[in-house]
Amino acid sequence: MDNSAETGEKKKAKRVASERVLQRDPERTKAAILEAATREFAENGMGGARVDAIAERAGTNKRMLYHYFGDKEQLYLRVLEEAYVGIRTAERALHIGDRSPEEGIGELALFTWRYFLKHPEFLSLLGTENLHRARWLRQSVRLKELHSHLIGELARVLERGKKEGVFIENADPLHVYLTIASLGYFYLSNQHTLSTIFGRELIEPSNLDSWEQHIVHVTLASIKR
Amino acid sequence: MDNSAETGEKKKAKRVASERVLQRDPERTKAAILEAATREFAENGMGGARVDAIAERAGTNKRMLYHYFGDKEQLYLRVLEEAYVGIRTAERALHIGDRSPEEGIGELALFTWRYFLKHPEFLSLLGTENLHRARWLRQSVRLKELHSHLIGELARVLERGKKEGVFIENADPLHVYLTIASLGYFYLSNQHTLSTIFGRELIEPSNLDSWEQHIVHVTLASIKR
DNA sequence: CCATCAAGTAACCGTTTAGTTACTGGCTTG
DNA sequence: CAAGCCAGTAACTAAACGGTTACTTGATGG
Repeated sequence: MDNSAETGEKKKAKRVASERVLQRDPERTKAAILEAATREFAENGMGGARVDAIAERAGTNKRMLYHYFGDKEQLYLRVLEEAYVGIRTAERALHIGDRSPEEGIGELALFTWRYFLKHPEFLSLLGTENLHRARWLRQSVRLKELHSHLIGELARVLERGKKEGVFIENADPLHVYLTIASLGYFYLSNQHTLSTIFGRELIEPSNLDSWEQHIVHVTLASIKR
Repeated sequence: MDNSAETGEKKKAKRVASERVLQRDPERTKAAILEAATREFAENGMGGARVDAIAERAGTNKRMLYHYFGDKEQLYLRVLEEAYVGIRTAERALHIGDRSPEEGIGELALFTWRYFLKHPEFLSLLGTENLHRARWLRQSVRLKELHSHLIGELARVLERGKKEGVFIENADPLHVYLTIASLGYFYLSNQHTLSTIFGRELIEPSNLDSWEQHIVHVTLASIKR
């Protein structure tokens, strides 16, 4: 492989790309398929999603989808992986260890809730993946180390809180994260059945604010000394 | 093949009027279809469930399914309705108002967790129904009044707790129920992705016990004065 | 400027799907 | 015990599905 020639190619391609919209652009097509697939899988689940629908939403056709992603299952896994990378990347940027332990935990709770609220497709994808007992996620090699960071940083914040005497001694990082995620996930992912059976629109702004406060309150109440 | 012996058996079965197993039994067939459908919809979702699979699981064939339930969607709604009736009926039998407010709430939390644990198909059905924005549940006329009882009794217990000075003044019955349900639902319905990404088997008995305690603790901590 | 190769298209294929038709045979009632 | 109704069967259909084949078109290095 000729490196200098390749970089030359790339430079030219980039320059051309910035000057006008290429009629043929692999990266753009790939991204369009991935985005369309995310929506289709989120709205209909793995079983209900239609390959034709994804191609149409992406403004391309099935052949490209199979060309870039192999088949429906591999495309689905890519969508799922990207979704996890999305939330974990944003989460890292929080640096919850930079503040007081209480503020750090409160910050994580707020972030998680608001991320779930802004990314309903992430919740749907989790739902459909769990329906299938994490059949595809299990095959993913990319995602194991992505999550150790979260629990690690959370554990450090809790330790500091214990030393400062503000948190109870048996506060568990996994339990704290599960508590935060539970309260956000259930409220949003089950909003439709809940609103129906209880006759109250859970998605209404005042109810959302009220639940946001509740999550922070409950999370801290569960670990405060 | 011994024909006379076979017909003899059949006639005998006919004559034992009250205890005989009918070869043709609408109620038994209906029940078998409903149970098979519950499993199939829970395992594969509304989009992934196969009508042929339901018929085979029920030990009958498609024609009967369409005969008794109309079509796939109506069968699915029946399954969903029965699932709700199941949990709400068991819930009523608790009579959480008969004990002290604290015990009543703790009892409800324990019951909900253990019911979810024993009925994973209920959680799956909720998941698939919410994926479709409660499209079918909304059409159900049977279920509205089934739930007012729960919130009503919960509100009464909370009021008593407030008067006795053990609960905070702004404890909200809906929030309390959502808290309990959230912590149970998320842990169980998302156990597969969670176990995968965190590398810990959430379904292990010791972890289940630990989370059960956590739910009761968190619920009470969130409303205790 | 043109040969080449990847990007892109559309029509097609075998299979699976929800739903139907035409039929058989067991149960009840008069 | 005959008659008819209804539970139950199996083979079928049209449409939809995931995936493929045969082909065209446009960008680009030599």
